[in-house]
Amino acid sequence: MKYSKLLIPTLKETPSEAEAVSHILMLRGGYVRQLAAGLYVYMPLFLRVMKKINKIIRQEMDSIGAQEVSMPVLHPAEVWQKTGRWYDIKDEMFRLKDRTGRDMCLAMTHEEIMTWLASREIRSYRDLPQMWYQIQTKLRDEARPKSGILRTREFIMKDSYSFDADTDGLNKSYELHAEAYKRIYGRCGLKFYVVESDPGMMGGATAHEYMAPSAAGEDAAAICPACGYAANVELAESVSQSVELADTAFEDVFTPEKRTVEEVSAFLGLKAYNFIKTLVLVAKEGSVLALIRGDQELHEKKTERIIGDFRHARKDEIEGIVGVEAGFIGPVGHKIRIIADNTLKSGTYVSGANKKDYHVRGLKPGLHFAAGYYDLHMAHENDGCPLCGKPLTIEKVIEIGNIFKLGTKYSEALSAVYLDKDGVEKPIVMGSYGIGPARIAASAIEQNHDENGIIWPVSIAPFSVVILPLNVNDAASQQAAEDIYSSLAANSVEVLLDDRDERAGIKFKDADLIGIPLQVVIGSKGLKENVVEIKIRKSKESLKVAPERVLETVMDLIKN
RNA sequence: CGGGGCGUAGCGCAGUCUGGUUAGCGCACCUGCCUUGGGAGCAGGGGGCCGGAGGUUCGAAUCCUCUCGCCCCGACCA
Repeated sequence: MKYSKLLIPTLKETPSEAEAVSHILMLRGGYVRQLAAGLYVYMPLFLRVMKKINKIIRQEMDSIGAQEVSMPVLHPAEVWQKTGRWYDIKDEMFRLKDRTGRDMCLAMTHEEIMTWLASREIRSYRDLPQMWYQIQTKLRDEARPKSGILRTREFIMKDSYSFDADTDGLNKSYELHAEAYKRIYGRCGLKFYVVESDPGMMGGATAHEYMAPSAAGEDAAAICPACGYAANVELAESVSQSVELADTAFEDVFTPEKRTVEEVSAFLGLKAYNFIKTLVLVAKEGSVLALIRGDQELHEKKTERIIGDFRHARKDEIEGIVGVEAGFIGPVGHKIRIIADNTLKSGTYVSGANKKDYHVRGLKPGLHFAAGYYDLHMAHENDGCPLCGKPLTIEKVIEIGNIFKLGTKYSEALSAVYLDKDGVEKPIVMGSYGIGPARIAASAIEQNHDENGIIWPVSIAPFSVVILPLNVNDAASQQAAEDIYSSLAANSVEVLLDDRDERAGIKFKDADLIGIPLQVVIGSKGLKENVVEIKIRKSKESLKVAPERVLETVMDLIKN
């Protein structure tokens, strides 16, 4: 393609609304433009990237036997009502009525519709297993679109669904996806982790997420470099760092107007980890006390798994529940349920004395109070790995894909059943699997850029090579550029010719910014000595070769 | 949905506190000359309902009220 014919509106300055590196570079490189919050126009260059990513995805999905379909993005409400998600999901679903007043919604995902199809077309165990996928638009009325293309209200997703006769079948389909996903991200040039994840509203049992480490990520993963343990911090377990706990006598101490862990620890000359924080929670079952070591935070998701939906007690409720105001609550002598973090099973601590202006020290779990012990704390950097005990690292990550074992939640709700060998009707066992192609692109930029711009992995670059004839007025340069262009194009190399009447500096800056992996630089002086340069964007290496050797050199370089 | 910030030319910004000629700067854009290996130089030029509505005032980008939009933090996130 000729640069002069393409819409590549690069920007010298950074638009003020962008913060994430990938967002800035996509805007500056002319890859995307914003229509409204969470709505983006994909410009020609970006579409080329997306097509390459989608091609890789299709190849890998096809290779595990998945079949591509295409589903509507406008859905009748009934299907969603049958699974209950019409009611469970709130503002995040775009809803509308058609002209007859019938309730409709826009597709947030396609479990319902895929299962609807299965319910109509699958009758027998002989029809199973099946895997169906699509690369289709999803719409979600996000509370907070952000980070450019990373969280948008309309986006494309590769979503696939597996239909099996039993759990063994599901496990096989799940495994096929897990492996295909690794190949996809690997081919896209990404660094990524596979982490255990929380199935959340998908309502399944087992789930994994594929995470690309990046400062722009909204999620965090706990990673053990030693043994490979990897989990979303939403559920990551960890062994708290062990600390010095002084064994003192069990006694009240006067702590006037000292309420927070910070205040009391400063007052008593102790560390935060010497304390037990006592939190009052209000759950469906009633009030619950949650105990957590002073240097840690209560992990709300973990807590929810134990006591169900809950909220923190309001200030004005606390005294009614535990008989003392916030700041002086301790675990001793309450009748309500007490849950405590595993870390607190042993040791000697300070906590509230359940009377105003007093704390108690020398407090020993088991001796002075009883509690149910669970993993309740947020995993921290350098906590011990739950598997091997070595220190964990916490990394910010972008979720680029996920896989869920759904089970029969959707098939039962929508009567997607089959007859087994014995003629018994059974619900189909399902899995669902998603990939965000635009997030792959954004992650690739996050992981591959420098101060000058994007450095695309060759596999997903919009062009493999850009030819830069530096002097448009020099006929020899022009001719050489054209010749090289033709020879590359004839060999199916995706090549961009910067034929614009621009100064050398502008061409270099734009080529670097848009991130084409290889630059063929043609200068009139070099050409007189029968030399052009092949510059490698990533390493900044420059190879001087004769024009007639450009083709083979380039072919060689893009293979690696 | 809670908290914070910002809307002035295509982009980046100043001016707003303390109201007062014709609203300004850099980049981009157009014309000409010049230049051609890292976003050149000179000269000339076009482009603004100062987010919108209402109000205060002799007079509003500037003060007041309402409203819309965008960004950031949090909640939320199949």
